[in-house]
Amino acid sequence: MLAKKTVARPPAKQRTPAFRLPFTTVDVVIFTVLEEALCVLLVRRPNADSEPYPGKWALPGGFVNVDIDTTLETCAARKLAEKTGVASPYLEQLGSWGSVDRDPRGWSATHVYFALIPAKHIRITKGANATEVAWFDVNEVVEAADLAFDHSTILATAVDRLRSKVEYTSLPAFLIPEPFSLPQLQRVYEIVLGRSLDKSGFRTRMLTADFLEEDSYLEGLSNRPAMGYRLKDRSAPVVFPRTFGR
Amino acid sequence: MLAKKTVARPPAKQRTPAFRLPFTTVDVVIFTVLEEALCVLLVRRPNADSEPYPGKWALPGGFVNVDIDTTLETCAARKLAEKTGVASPYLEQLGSWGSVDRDPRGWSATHVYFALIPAKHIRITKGANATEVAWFDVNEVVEAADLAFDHSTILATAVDRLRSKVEYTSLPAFLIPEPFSLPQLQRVYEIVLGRSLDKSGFRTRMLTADFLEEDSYLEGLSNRPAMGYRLKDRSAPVVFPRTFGR
DNA sequence: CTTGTTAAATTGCACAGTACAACTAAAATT
DNA sequence: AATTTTAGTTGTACTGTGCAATTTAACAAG
Repeated sequence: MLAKKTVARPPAKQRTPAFRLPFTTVDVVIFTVLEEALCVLLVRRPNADSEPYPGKWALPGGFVNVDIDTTLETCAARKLAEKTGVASPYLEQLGSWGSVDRDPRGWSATHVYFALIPAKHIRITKGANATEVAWFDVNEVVEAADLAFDHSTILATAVDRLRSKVEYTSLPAFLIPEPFSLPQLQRVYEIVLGRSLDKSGFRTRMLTADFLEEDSYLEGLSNRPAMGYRLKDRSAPVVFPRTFGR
Repeated sequence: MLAKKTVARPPAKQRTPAFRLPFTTVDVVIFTVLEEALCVLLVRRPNADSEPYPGKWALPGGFVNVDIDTTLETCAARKLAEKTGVASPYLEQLGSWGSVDRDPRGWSATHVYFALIPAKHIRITKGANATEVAWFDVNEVVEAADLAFDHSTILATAVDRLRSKVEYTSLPAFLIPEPFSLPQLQRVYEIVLGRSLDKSGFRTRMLTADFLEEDSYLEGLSNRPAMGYRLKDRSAPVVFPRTFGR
C-alpha cells in the first residue's frame, strides 16, 4: 500500500489510502489572568445547521490543513495568532483526544495545546468571519461543563495540568505582562491555585530560583513602590525542588 | 461541508471529506527493567521495499483502524497487548507528533503512549506475522538514535518524561513484579535515574507516602529476609512533595 | 558452635527550605 | 502629623532529607 521507498521529502501529492482516515484537528486552550480570575478564550460555533454543535461555545481550533500547516505545533500557533494576535506565547502540548464518537461527523482525533499569555498583550480579533470570541472565567466554564464536543473534558484536564505544574514551576510568570512585582506574581499564583500563599516563603523561593532579573521600580500602582522584575528566559519555566505547602 | 446536524451517534459510514486528511497512527513506548537496565520494546519494520524504513527498528504501533478502534487509548492498549500479552499495564499518554515530513507517505500525526510493565509478566509474542520483537537497553538505543521515522526523538522524550516523573512519583513500582522489597524498589529508582539514592531517606519517603501494603517476607533472595510490599492502588502513581536531592 | 560476611533495617544528627508570625519601611490618605 | 496600606524583612519552629554509623537477621566457613 502507498508505495514510496525513499526517506526523503514528502510527496507533493498524497495518494488516497485504501482505508478510511480519522479527521485530524488541533485545539488550543488559551489562558490568561483578567480581573483577578483565571480566564480561557472560547469561540462560538457557527449557527449553520450543517455544523456540529451550532451556537455552542468551544475551544479555538479546527482541522489541520495539510497544504499550509507543516507541523502540529505551527498549526496551533497559527490558530492562536489568528484569535489573539499574540506571536510568541508560552505554548505547550497538553495531549490528544480521539475516538469514534467525539465528533458527529465521524472518527476524529484532536491534538490539544495550551498557551499562557499576559492579558495586556491581547487584542481579540473579531475577525473578517465575524466569529464571536470572548474570555470566560475558567471556574465557571468548568462548572457549567457545557462546551461543544468533548471540550469540557479537555478544558478540565488543562486546568488540572496547569494547577499541578504551578505548584512547582514558574509558569504563572507567563500570565502577566512584564515588568511585574513579586506581590503581583504571588497574586497570580494564588488566583490559579485558589488558595493563599505565604509571602516570605514565596519571595525566597522566587529569588533563589534565579530566573528573574531586576527592572526599574514600579511606582504609583500601590502605596509603596515595588521592585519590578523580568524573566531571564522566556522560553521555558523554572522547576522548583518542592511544591508549595498546605 | 460534511452535512450532519444531529449531535447523536456517529454515522456508520463517514463521507469522504472535501479536503485531504493526515494519516493517524498510535505508537507505544513500552518500558521494563531487565538485568539491571531500563529497556524498551522495539519491532523491526518489514523488509518490503514498499514500506518506509524497511528493516529498521521502530516503536510498536501503526494506523488507527476506524472500524475496530473506538478510542486512541484502547488502540494503544490493543497494540501493547498484541506485542506483550500484558492486559492492564500502567499506560499514560506521552504526547503527539505530527508534520508533513515525518512519514514519507505523507502528512501524518502519531499519538504516543508510554507503558510500564514488570519484566516477569511478559511473553514476547513473535506472532503470526513473524514480526521481530525484542528488548533493547534504553541508553544504547537513545545513544544510537537510529530508529525509523522520528521514533528516536519520541523515545528520547519518553525517557526524559519518565526520569523527571520518577524524581517525585512512585512510577518505578510499576516496573517490577509484586511483591517487592524496598531495596529492590530503590534499585529500580537508581537504574532509571542513573544515580544512587540514600537508603534511609528512601525508606522513610516510601513508607510515609502510604501507598504500599505489607505482604509476606521475601526469603532466600538475599542474606537477611526483606519485607515484601504490594501497591495499595495500581491505577495511579503517588506524587511526593519533593524531588530527590543532589 | 563460634566467627565472619552480607544485606536489611534503624538511629542520630546536621542541614535546607518552608510555615508562621511579628516586625520594619515607604508611600498615599486623612 | 497621624493613619492606613502595601512592600519587604526578620526570627523561630518544623519537616523531610542527606549522611554516616549502628543494629539485626540470615548464611557460610572453620
